[in-house]
Amino acid sequence: MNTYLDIIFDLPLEQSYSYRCDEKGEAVPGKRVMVPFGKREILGYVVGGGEEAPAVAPEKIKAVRRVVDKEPIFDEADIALANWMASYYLCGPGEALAAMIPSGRRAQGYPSFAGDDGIDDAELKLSGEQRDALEELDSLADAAFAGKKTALQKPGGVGEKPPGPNLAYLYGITGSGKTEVFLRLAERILQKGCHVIYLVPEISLTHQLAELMGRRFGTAAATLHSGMTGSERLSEWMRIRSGEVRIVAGPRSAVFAPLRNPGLIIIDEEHDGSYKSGNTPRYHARQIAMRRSSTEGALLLLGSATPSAEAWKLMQEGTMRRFSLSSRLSGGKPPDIIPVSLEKTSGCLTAELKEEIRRTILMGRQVILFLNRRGFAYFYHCRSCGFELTCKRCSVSLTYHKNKNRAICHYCGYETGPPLSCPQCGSLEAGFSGFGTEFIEEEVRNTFPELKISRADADTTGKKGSLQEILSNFKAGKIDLLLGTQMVAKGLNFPGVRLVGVVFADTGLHLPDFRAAERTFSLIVQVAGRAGRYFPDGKVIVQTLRPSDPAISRACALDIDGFYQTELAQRSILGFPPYSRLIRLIVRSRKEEKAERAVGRLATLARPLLKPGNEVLGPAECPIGIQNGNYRRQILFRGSNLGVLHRAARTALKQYEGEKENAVYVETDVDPVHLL
DNA sequence: AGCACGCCGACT
DNA sequence: GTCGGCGTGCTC
Repeated sequence: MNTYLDIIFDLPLEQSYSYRCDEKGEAVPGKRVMVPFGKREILGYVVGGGEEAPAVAPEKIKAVRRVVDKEPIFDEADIALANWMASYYLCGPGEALAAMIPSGRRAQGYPSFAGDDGIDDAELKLSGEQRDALEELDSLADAAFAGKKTALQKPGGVGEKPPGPNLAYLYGITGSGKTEVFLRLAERILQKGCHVIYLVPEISLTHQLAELMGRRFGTAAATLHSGMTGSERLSEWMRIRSGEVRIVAGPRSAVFAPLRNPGLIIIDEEHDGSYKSGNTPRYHARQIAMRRSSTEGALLLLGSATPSAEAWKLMQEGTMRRFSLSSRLSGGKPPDIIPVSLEKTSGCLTAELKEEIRRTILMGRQVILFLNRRGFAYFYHCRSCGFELTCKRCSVSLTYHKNKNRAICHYCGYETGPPLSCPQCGSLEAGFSGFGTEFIEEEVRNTFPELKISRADADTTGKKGSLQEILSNFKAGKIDLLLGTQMVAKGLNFPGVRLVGVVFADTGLHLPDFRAAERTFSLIVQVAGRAGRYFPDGKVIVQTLRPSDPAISRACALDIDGFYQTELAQRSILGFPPYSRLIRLIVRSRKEEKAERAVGRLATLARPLLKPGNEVLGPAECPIGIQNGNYRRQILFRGSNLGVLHRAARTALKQYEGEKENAVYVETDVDPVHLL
């Protein structure tokens, strides 16, 4: 049909390219094609076509080599979403499209839990709270559908639309039955003839959810995850597009599921960082879901026991309706969570923790010791008064750089020499310190030589299957004490466990990241919630240098409201999200001077583009200053209006491009989640 | 992002 | 004298 085709590529290019198609009708928008591009042949996406000759020299136009797809795999709505993503995340439209559709990006083998943990099976009857939430959510969904006709013709620009009545939050502790409410609501939405997307953070959880949904919804349910091969994904994708599938479960990429008529998008464990993509385009599934739900007239339902600060603020403002599940279905109460000060302990095990470990082993039960992060960051700490060195402007810990012997702020670039004595109390017992995983393992083994101890972290579970092996050995009681990172938190349903120890709760607090407190808080609450769910007589010991830090003390007291109140106040004062928006530009180069010059140039170009109220922070060294031989520098655009920041970043990047600095790469991260 | 074309150091 | 380094420019 079309003589000429517009084709885009999974490359950082803004334009589309024109091609001829000789087999008529074969290549149509929505299909993938192989085309010659420069000296090679690459995959392209047909996004348009027509009879009119494009405005390029005719002799340049080449012919499509091969049409890959029998049927189109994306439609106009997908292209529109890709274009929106390209402008929101400052990437090429082809890169955005590639992230949305199957086999665009390489499948990455994730470790997965064998498991039956995490998601409960159906509870037969709902609690009063569950029933109330369900009924009200149901009518909210109806209200959201009303937007369907009007929303579809709105072209929609970049930036934030005021969130409509289509946002809701199911806020409830672990074990309070969120999953059941999600599934019941999904069922009702399906009965209304609409479709459902159900996002979970981990692939392992996808499998369990898939099984559960298969039982309830049969073949109307599908999963999409990156563990699947290209062709598996494609065939599920086509089943969804055809309308055969009406409910889809998966991790962040499933937010792009090509359901015809979404009426409900669920994001479980909404606070989880894995909803933010780590590579270009660095999209956030929550942001995409907001876009899709308002554009396509669906209800967006988030859920967690520890909402993100962004979500909490929206709830506080009333923009997002909150439904609380406050009681546990099992009736059990949360375990005792005991903060213990590490202040007077020379190693990493307090007397209290050692005592509880002994007691637990004597009872014939098991222990999990939890390290919330692999590796460590050096931070300045006074053993006498607890003083810590932070940046006065940014309030993040200064990171010590051994080679320069300087303490540096990775947000604004401020640096200072390390104080010889504590600036607060003058004590000489102050300096930089940090724990490593290996160090802790060694101390545990030395203290308890008679125990069978295993470690599960990214290092020891590199090969697939080894984590499963460790976990099943633990479950079988062949291991007394399991030492692990984040990954063991997700699989905490070991009936034999009595004690969970958070070895050093502060680790996260010292990361140079304004979300450090939020993550630390969330981690402790999640660990405690899970522990209490499976071991009613359980104990959680939280070791910390700062028992009075709000993130720690409020988490241990399960004072959720109190925490968010202080945290949001803090964010507001310092002007960080959710009270501002951020765009981060990361500049990397083999040559330090080049990286340095380039960020400097970008900052200079950008500053005059911003009026007061919006600003450029930095340049500063990235928290990971050198990564495989590349020197990394960053600047942050900060302001209340993302549109303004977008424009500034775009023009600065364009102007900079014109100056043609060489061997310098700039990465863009809109709404950064990890500032590492 | 590739891949080629284009100018400056240690090898048969 | 060449092989090869990667700096930079283009791809319908």
